[in-house]
Amino acid sequence: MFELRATDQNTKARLGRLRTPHGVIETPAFMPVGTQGSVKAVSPRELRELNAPIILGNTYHLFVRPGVEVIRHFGGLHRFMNWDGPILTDSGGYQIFSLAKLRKISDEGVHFQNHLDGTPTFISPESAMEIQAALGSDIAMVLDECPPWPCEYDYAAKSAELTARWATRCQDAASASRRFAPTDHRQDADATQLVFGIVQGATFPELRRQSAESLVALDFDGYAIGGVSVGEPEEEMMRAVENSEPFLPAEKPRYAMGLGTPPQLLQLIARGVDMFDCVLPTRLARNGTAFTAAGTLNLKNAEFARDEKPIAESCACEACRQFTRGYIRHLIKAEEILGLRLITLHNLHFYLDLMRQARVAVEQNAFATFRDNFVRGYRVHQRAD
RNA sequence: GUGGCCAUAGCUCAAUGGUAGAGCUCCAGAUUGUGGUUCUGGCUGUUGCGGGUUCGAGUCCCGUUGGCCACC
Repeated sequence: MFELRATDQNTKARLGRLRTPHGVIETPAFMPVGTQGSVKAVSPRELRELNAPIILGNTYHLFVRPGVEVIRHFGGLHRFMNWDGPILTDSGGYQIFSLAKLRKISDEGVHFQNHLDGTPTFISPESAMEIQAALGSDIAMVLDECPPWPCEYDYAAKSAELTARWATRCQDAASASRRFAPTDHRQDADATQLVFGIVQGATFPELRRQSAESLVALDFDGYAIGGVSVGEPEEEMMRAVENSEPFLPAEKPRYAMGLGTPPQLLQLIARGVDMFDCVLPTRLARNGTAFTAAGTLNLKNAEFARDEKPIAESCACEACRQFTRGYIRHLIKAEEILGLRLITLHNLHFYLDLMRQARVAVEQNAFATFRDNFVRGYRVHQRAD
């Protein structure tokens, strides 16, 4: 299922190929986030043109709306949203963090008061896997508890133990429910839904290690590093990854959940991570921020009002080929939908192209240089040039 | 022509005679397994104009200009 094709000489960067029912994913890979069955502002055709290798969906959000039965009616999430590439579904574990005020955790699972109308909504390790099987995603995530930062040791330890118990139940439930998966337009009839475990343990090295080892014993198809991007400083985040990765098997893909900024992605690839998802390119786009190799541009800033240049001079995306910074700034200020669409297309192009360059660099055994050059040229807040 | 009401930040409006404020706009910042949500800062005033009363006037008095309404 996962083929490790090369490892960089000077870093832990890896080149890989992950086989799923709806296609092969070249890693390192970035996965655009499409929580509610849509990568916000972008059509599946555009995602294909951007060469998005795989997108995300969310179990909790799709469960509360439109509901599993509706998606089952349409023959699974791929047919429902007309996307025939791979989909990874997050289990709802992150909503334990992001919707902390609306949920209660027990050993059985999580009780949410759903964020739309307050209806009691229960998700257990078993139901999370059943829902993901019904959605027909290519990669299903186990249900995990994502604790906040900062987090006391005692709580982090209990939480990681709960996540470990849930992982066992998810593994059992997955093998039972996989046969219910929709067949739809999958390209690879022999491939079945993959299931990834999630390493937790907050910022504590021994908990990270225990968590990783207990998951590896269950032999998942891949391993995610979770509990990051929950408010911790960047150094803590890097340490959490460094404290998890050594205990994961080299022949399985590693996925850092919810990350990150462009420099962070390269630093994480150098630490042996293969897959990423992050809302930054799409969310910041809707607030007027564009990514470039030189750093981010806040296109709402007045300095861009008469700027005739494209967002990025050498960029091949639709926005940069056709429109000026000044025009896109106007669209964002005027709250025209085209503006956030164009920046979203640009930002996704930027992230996906960065991964393509990273793969080339690993292949050429020059990843460290590539990373260093990029990080040096990248400034958090780029002014107009 | 007579009477009444009104005039405060770019806009819409607050402010017992006691340090002139809010919302929006504008200018910035935050956002990491998604709320186009939200949050956090910042700039802006001869209180239409001229007098007067008062320790002190956006507020009270007189005049004046402009707008709106009613009635000849």
